[in-house]
Amino acid sequence: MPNNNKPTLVTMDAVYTAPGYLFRRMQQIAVSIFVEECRAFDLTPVQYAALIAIHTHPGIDATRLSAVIAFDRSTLGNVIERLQTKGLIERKSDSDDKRVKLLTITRQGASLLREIMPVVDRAQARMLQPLKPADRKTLMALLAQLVDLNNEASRVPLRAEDALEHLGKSG
Amino acid sequence: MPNNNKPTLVTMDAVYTAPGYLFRRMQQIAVSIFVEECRAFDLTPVQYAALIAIHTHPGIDATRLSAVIAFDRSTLGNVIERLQTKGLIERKSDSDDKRVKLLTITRQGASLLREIMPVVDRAQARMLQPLKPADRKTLMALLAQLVDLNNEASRVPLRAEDALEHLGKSG
DNA sequence: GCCATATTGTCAGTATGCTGTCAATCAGCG
DNA sequence: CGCTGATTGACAGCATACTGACAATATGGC
Repeated sequence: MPNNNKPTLVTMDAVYTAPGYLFRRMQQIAVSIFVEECRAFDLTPVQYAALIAIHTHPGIDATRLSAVIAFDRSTLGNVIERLQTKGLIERKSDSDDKRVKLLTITRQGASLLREIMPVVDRAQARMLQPLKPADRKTLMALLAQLVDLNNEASRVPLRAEDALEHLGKSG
Repeated sequence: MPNNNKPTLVTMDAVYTAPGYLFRRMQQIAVSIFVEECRAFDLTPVQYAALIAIHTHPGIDATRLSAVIAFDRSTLGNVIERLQTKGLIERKSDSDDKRVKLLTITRQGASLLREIMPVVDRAQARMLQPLKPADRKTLMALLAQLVDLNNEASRVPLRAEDALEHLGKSG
């Protein structure tokens, strides 16, 4: 918490100890580790999450995909386009609704997913590795809790359930 | 930690429970809260950190600034330009070294800083508010520890000491 | 003083992220 | 059926971020 009882004395603690700054730093570090570990696959963290979600929810549309992984819809358009260009997913508008474009993973995408998942797991483990095992669990538990409780504070709150329900694929 | 003992069963847990995903979500939420609280000041989290650092290290150059707040040098160029356009900082190349451009905060910048700091503190507090006070401390302590231990993993490691030393302003 | 090397700021290119807008389309209501 | 309002995908514009490159400049060894 920044020390604010002396407004005229501004130190870098106002930055270094701020939660927001630590969240940003950690995000930068996490992305850096992810990209380094997965360099051979040329897949970013966002693309990975989208690919997993499309694999898990075949025939999902972009709007619902954005709710399932809590990414902005505007951003997601470009991500989808890149995944499509790489041949990892397909976009078909065979629905009754002529607006939506349904997303499915290709064989190539599923194959890449199988290969990259253990590598991603290694990257995820590396992010927490400097901490003692008990501290890793504590940190992840508190962070998961905080993210969940703050869910509505972001522009695109996570709506994990929506996808399956609206597609009528049993609850 | 993702459950990887069944490669053929891919669930969204591979995303939702991944540290990297939680770090990203938390960052999005933190920025969202910051921007919302500080809307009246038209200042982003990055611009705020840069402004604090320039205020704390008058006459710092862009490269050392990037080390002090651990932001990418390329990115920082645009940030500096925006702060300058807003009249919050000044850039002068009065050094012996014709390459460097020294940064100083303007009266207007210092004034804005005084006004925004308590608002930023409120935003920072709001990010952690859903947690119990004890849990907030635990989370911040572990995160600060993890960021510090992972410092070298990012492209621009934090070098908090560099600035003062290289400017010859006592150790 | 000269030259190999390093540093500084800048830029182009790519990839998230957000805000706001838009046309096309759909759904519901009268 | 026709109008209103909501939804969908797309886009423009701005702001981080990173990679890699570049010219100008500085520094060290000789």
